[in-house]
Amino acid sequence: MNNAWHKEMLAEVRAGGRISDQDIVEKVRRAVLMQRLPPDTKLPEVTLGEVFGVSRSVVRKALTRLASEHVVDQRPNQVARVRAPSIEETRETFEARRLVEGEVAAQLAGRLDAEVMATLETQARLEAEAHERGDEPARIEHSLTIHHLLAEHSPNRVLGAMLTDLVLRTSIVIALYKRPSLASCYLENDHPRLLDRLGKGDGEAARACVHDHLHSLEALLDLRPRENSIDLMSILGRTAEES
Amino acid sequence: MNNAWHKEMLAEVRAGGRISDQDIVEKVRRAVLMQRLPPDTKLPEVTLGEVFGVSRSVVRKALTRLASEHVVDQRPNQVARVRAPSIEETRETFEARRLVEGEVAAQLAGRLDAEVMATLETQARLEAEAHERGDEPARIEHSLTIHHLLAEHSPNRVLGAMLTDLVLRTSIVIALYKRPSLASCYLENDHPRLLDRLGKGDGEAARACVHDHLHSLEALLDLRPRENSIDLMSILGRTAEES
DNA sequence: GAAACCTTTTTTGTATACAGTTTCATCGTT
DNA sequence: AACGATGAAACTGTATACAAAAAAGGTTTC
Repeated sequence: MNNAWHKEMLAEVRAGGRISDQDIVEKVRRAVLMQRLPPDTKLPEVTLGEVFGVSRSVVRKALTRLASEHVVDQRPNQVARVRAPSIEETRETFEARRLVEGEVAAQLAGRLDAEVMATLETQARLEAEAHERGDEPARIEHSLTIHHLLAEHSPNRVLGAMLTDLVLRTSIVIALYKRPSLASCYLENDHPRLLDRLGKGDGEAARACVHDHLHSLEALLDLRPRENSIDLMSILGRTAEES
Repeated sequence: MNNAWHKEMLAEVRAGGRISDQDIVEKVRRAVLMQRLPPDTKLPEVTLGEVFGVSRSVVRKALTRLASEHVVDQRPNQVARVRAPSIEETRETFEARRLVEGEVAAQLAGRLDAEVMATLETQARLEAEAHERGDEPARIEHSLTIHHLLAEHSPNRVLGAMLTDLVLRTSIVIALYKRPSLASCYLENDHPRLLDRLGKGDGEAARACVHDHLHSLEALLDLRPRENSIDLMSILGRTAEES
């Protein structure tokens, strides 16, 4: 698994109280999102159980839920691993998110109350500041919060839930396929511009803005087909993952 | 639960061999779809275990998966029940499905190979025939097959999976909110027309066709707000949300 | 030196036991 | 007769034990 992460979790768990399967889901999801648990990391049930101080029953339930969230790959008789979506799936995920988030934004335009708009603008500002000072984890956090808030306030809760899922999945693949040369996947004015259009109530402009944003984001990734290195990597490369 | 269904399952299980959690998921999902297990039906773990001849561990896994498919409602310390989506959620589910299935149809137009098109047309014909002779279960079966095939052949597998989920959910709410006066929710020419446009390769026409179809379907339901029982239930019953 | 084979270890699959919670019916009080 | 308390039964939450499968390691053979 990942030893530094172990330690942190252990400390946190000892401090806190009882741990439920939902807590585990959230902590693992977050760790994947923050790139503390890279793709293909093994997640054995007993180890996770020790980390969180619970038995396999609880871990198992958490892993099943993480699998249905597409965060983890759970194959019969094999240890669960952090999922590593293919390049093709990455493209498809972005496309799906454009469709769904575009619609959500269009519906949301002009319907957000002042309080939420203020929170969104604060998060956009905090994101910019985090980027200024090079604090990438904080930047990701604020960026995610923005999209999460849009999903949460979607008038259509079904679409909202779908968007939450897609935001998570795109975040994972961004971490996976980010061009190594880029320090961050920050797009200077995209979020402020989107918020502006949401505030002005122009649904179609907001939709277009979301489309542009997601196309730009996708363009920051290196989605060229790997000749066969993917296969080599997953077959040869993953021996060093002790615990 | 449901005693007739019990008996059937028991017979089937004795005949077959070993049962996995995935088998249980499929059998329960199908039973819900076919209205053998009406909404709010309790699904106690031990009972299900006896029915399928497995222990609670397996049933539990199946139930959590069914919950993430939105088929079952699993609240802490309470017996799982077949989910009964609200009227509002029903509307939102239809809207989401229009968005997703419309896009899938648009992408699919002109790209379906002859074999799949033939299968689709066969299913449409079988649906019409089943309707002629008043065989509603068979009609539903064929109708579902059509939409399932579209989802399965979607070039975008992510959208395809989302569509599969939405088709399931709309089927459940159709069963729930169908006007009692209607024998069936059959729309004479919708499927053949859609297949025709898919074959002709006109994406936008196909999308429009899907939109019309789903609007018509939704219009066959009785989605007027119920005065008392449902709303009271869902409002008063919400004291124990999960964290 | 590499491939095939066998043994050992690790890890998951399933059943089961026990504890904690909810539900429901019964009984007593007003 | 309605209301609330009480206790039993039903059910879920969690831990654990054992069986089966997969992975790892080491040995032999070519």
